[in-house]
Amino acid sequence: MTRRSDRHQHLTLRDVSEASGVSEMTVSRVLRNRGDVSDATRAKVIAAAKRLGYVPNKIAGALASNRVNLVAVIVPSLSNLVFPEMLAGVEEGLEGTGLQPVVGTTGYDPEKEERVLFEMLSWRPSGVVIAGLEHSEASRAMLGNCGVPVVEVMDVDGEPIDAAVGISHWRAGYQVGAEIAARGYRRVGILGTRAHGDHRARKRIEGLERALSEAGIGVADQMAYEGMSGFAKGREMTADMLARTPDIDFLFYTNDLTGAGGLLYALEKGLDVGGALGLAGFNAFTLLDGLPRKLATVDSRRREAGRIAAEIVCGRRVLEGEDRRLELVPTLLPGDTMRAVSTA
Amino acid sequence: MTRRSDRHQHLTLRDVSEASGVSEMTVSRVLRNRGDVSDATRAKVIAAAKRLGYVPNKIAGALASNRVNLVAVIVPSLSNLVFPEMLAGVEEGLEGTGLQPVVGTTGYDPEKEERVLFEMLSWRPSGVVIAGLEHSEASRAMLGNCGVPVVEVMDVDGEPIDAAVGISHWRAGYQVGAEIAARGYRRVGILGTRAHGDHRARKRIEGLERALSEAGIGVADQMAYEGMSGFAKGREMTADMLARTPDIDFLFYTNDLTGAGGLLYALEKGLDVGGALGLAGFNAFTLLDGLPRKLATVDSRRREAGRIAAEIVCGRRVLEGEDRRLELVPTLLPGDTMRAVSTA
DNA sequence: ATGAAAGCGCTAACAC
DNA sequence: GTGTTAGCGCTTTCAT
Repeated sequence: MTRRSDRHQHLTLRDVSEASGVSEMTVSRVLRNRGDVSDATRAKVIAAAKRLGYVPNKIAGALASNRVNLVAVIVPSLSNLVFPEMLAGVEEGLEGTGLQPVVGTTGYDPEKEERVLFEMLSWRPSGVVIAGLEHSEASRAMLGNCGVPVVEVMDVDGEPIDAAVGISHWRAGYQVGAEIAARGYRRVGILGTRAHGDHRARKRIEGLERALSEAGIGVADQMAYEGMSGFAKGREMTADMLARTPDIDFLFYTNDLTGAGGLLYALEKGLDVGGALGLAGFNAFTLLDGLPRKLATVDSRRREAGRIAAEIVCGRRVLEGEDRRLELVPTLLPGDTMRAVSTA
Repeated sequence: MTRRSDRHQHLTLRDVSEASGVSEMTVSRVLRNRGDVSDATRAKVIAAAKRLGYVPNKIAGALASNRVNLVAVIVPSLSNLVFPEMLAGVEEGLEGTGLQPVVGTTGYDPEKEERVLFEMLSWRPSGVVIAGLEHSEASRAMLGNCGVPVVEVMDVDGEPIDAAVGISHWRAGYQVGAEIAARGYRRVGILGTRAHGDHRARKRIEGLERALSEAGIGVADQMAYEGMSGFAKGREMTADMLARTPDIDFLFYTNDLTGAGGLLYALEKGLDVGGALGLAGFNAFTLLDGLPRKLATVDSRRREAGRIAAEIVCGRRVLEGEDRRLELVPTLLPGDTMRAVSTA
């Protein structure tokens, strides 16, 4: 019999048991509010635990009970505000359940996603909320076999593993495209990423292109960027695009932040924003309310997606039917950077 | 003898052991890259694990080994960009160590902080990174007794429990105040929270007030706000303050976002921004690069604080001396919303 | 290089 | 209402 502990000693149930003169089992019951315990015993135990500063060991508890109050939440990044906002929704949806979100980030990299997922699943969470529907085969296999609810959020364009909640970015893009056409714009430029891991931005662009092409309009120019989005990127790209394709009459940014940069630039240059030149961003970031003009944008309803995903994970909400997708409808907010619908 | 498992069955080492004809112990060694295992055995084990889709149970592993590769990171919120940025620094500092950050949010509420901390410590993380130096007595006790490195970040104005890394917000505020005075402004308004849990904002204001008072200047007006900061809040407060205290000549915002709103408002009203009216924000958010004017601000070096905290937690960096505080020096970026230093 | 035995700290199940 | 027993799935230790 080897006791292998010369490292830092944590208090155990046994310590509380000895200090209070109550069996370990009863101490355990008190600390978890389980079963019937007399008020006297309960008081003794609580006093002892508090006095000693006992912090239970959830590792042992989880192993013994096969229950873990953790929900894995996996997102590409926390630097893009949409993900913290979705996460806020998850916290909201988990409130009062005793479940706790644990966040992992993938950096838009499928292989890192795989590693993070493996790591998180090895803690046996009670559920998984993961951004997007595009995952490596290995990731899909892990998610399919993990035995707990899995909700893919912020996108419904694709086949969910288990359940999916969010807007259709393709249709959101389509809606913007249709609106652009309806308002009589004909030379549309697209500014944003279509490359690497941002499938939602890609789908928005594809939907937009489709709507334009159905209206007989092509994409006049397109420009991608790398790195963090911000006003400076938007300014820069806008300047470049207007220089190389001067007859552009509408600029669609895949992100409000670059859109705001473009808006500021266009206003400074004295361009007829909202008239001859239309602008639109995407996501409807509240923090941007208060720009000189209200940028046209689309509310991607990420917070709601997070909340509903959490509700599904904890069984508060059940998705019925064979198609386990819950499509949220994005709201197009025309702001004042698009001209009125043409009656031509 | 009761087997208590009719729920979802996870694979265990035993399954891999049986499938590969190798003892559990050796399987364990292979999967952890520990000890000497022949190449043949290793290959067999890896093949079997992969084929079965085995995901190890870290709960059991952690219990047996008394080792957990988790670092608790506790922040007030993820909606304020400074915290995700700090977190990015933590991830950077943990890279290659096998340690993983686990995030908890407190909503600026000391009691929730206590609960989150208790919850996280009960998973026996290998270290704790926590924002701020102000905690409830119970929280301080838990942190002091948890037996792992604890680093308080983003502030050094106070007594750390174990170690602290960040800027002094008081001194940063003082620096801004000194600069305001040096540039000849005399009627300073403060826009931002000094209330509830945001101690850093409070300290900035206190430092600012001190510098002003040393220069013989009082605070001409002050206004606090609730809820999320954004451009709209900045505009609104600015309008209100200029209306009620028209002779204000400098506006200090505790946050760049409200500052940016104020800047946009002031420019629209045709005010002499950077001349008769000075403006400054705080934090130096990169995403705002590209405003019509470069808002004066202070880089709070939160990413670096996160990185260094992580390095301390994992033992890559050691803080020497009796004062276990590492003070980062904030950079004042005057931008173009303050007039030149007066030579009066 | 591989295996056997013991036990990490807790809780489910069952006795009293 | 409270106590006893037997593990949870893994790793440490020690034997071979």
